[in-house]
Amino acid sequence: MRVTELARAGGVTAETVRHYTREGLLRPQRDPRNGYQLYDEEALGRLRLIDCLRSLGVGLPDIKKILTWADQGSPPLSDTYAPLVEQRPYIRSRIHELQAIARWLESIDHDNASEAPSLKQLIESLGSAQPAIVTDGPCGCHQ
Amino acid sequence: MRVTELARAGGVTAETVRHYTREGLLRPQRDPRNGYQLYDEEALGRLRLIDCLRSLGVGLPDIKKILTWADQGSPPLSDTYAPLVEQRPYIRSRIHELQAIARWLESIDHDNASEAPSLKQLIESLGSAQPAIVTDGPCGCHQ
DNA sequence: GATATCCTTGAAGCCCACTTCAAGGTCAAG
DNA sequence: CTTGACCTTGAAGTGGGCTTCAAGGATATC
Repeated sequence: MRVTELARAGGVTAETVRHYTREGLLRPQRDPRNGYQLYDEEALGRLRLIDCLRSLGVGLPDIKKILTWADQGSPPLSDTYAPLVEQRPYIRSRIHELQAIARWLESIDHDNASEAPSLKQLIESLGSAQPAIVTDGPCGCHQ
Repeated sequence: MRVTELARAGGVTAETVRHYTREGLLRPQRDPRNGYQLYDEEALGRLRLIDCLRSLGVGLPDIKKILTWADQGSPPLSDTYAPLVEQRPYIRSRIHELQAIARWLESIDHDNASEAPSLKQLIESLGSAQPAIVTDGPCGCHQ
């Protein structure tokens, strides 16, 4: 695949793919005839991983470290992946919250709109849900 | 709750809560004795919704519109919530991706590290998963 | 062979979500 | 009655993740 194809498959812009490539997060092969960058399916997996980790507030430099370890086949020791492991308590609750949002969103155009649950109810459920265990301070995401 | 309490409960910094308040996304009551901002449990729900939508790439101005409609009790018409509805196809796949990451993360410190699945396998699964239906271009998230 | 659409690069620019600053007020504990 | 930890405000600053620019090459279609 070339940049634009990968970008479409991954749901980002071609410029974003180029940016990640410049920063060394993606390492495409080259078409020897014209110097174009060629991405395989693994690159799509990397791109999706980058997008997910970004959404959890992990910065590009940390993501780069993680991908580099993946390339080197480093053993998955939990302290090796510190920036990821720190996010762990939040991921499960983020998943639950997104599920609540997804359910709500689906209800508002499948159903007859007037009997769908209100946004207020969604907000209420997000406020009273089992929170991630927060003891000391902000989570460090969205630095 | 005051700013710091809400911030802790919501997993963000107090400054972030103040920022959302200044921008009108949160509308706390006031302690008449000292002018301190007082947040109720609904504010926590709003804060979590803001954080989730931000993670989906929705900008603060769009989030503000959505919250304003929620306050006015507007009916949940799908075109009213355009910036949210646009994200809908991506939310389900984002959830699946986060679940894959969560499973992988949990395996690397519950199990004996050496027999845990490698990051390469996680990346592979992210690359070959059923993609969100992408027909025309980038998703518009992370503007 | 022109036109349009893709691709390359490094450097420069931009956006916007926060953060920090500055100058103060509140309040509980010691 | 001072220390320290909280709170207020608007304005100004920062950081990082893209975007755009500029100048040019490749490829396919008319």
